[in-house]
Amino acid sequence: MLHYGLKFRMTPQRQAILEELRRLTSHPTADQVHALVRRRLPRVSLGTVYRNLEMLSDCGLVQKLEMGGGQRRFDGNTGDHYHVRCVRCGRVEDAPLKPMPAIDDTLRKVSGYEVMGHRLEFIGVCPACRKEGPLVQASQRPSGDISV
Amino acid sequence: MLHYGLKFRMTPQRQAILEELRRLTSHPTADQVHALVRRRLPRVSLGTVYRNLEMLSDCGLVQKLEMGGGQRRFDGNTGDHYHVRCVRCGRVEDAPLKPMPAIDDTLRKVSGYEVMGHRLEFIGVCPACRKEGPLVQASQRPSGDISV
DNA sequence: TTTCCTGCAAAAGGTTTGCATGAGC
DNA sequence: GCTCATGCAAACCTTTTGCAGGAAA
Repeated sequence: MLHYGLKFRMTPQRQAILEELRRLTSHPTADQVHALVRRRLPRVSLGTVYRNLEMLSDCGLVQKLEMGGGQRRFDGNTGDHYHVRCVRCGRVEDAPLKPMPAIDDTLRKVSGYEVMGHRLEFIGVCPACRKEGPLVQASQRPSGDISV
Repeated sequence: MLHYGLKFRMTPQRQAILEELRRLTSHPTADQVHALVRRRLPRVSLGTVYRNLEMLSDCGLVQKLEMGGGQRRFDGNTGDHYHVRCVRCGRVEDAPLKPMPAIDDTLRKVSGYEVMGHRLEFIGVCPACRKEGPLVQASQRPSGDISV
């Protein structure tokens, strides 16, 4: 986590990254953001995307999600909310549940930790994948396409 | 996730990895496990440690933790429980809270997902780090030593 | 003309894999 | 002998970084 100054320029690249992220309710990985932004600015590099995602999340304009399942994801919704991940297709959506700030206090009391927050991630099978059959067990491959 | 057959041999390496993991209440990373096992079996390779951790977690003998903060961690306690991570020293401990299986049902009802479970991770500052001063903000570096 | 950003390419860090060898049924 | 497991090294994937050039204030 670098220390970003208070001044920065809203470059076209940065703008495009932010807009794409806000337009989506999905939670794209850095390379998905890269692919999306390239549709508008074909010469953007992956490095720039990473730098800007980092910077925007340091500024609190987007949220960085460290979830299970490998790659980091990014969320244009900076409000407090939880996520569900489909183990079959890899999709990550917002979980329609109210946040529970009170459990932070509970933990604080019993642990001696100064609790700053928590992260809650559900795993399951999304409605679309449920239709495709109840048990596929092996070889469920997260789709790598850009249908974000 | 590979498909491991029903038969496997309890080799000295595998045994040692499992024992170290069960001995600890901390949640070591793969290279920490490697270092620990090497004290008993100096020639064990990192590759073997990774292969065995993967295999043991597929068999349900240990738990693989995909948490924020970079590296994957491993837990010899396969029971259902939550974790707290100290943002200052990087330590990961069990959170002394009762699991809440009921929220899976809640989400199932409102989302259409088949919910298999959830993962809850708290972030905060551990008692030891709290003593060291309230706000260090920048340059808090997770200690990389083997004091697991 | 200084500062902030970019594209490109290389490096870094963690994890996985191929391969020849070795141990256990 | 067949299978499973190992050590080693190379490959892999995601993310970070160095650097020279470019745009904005």
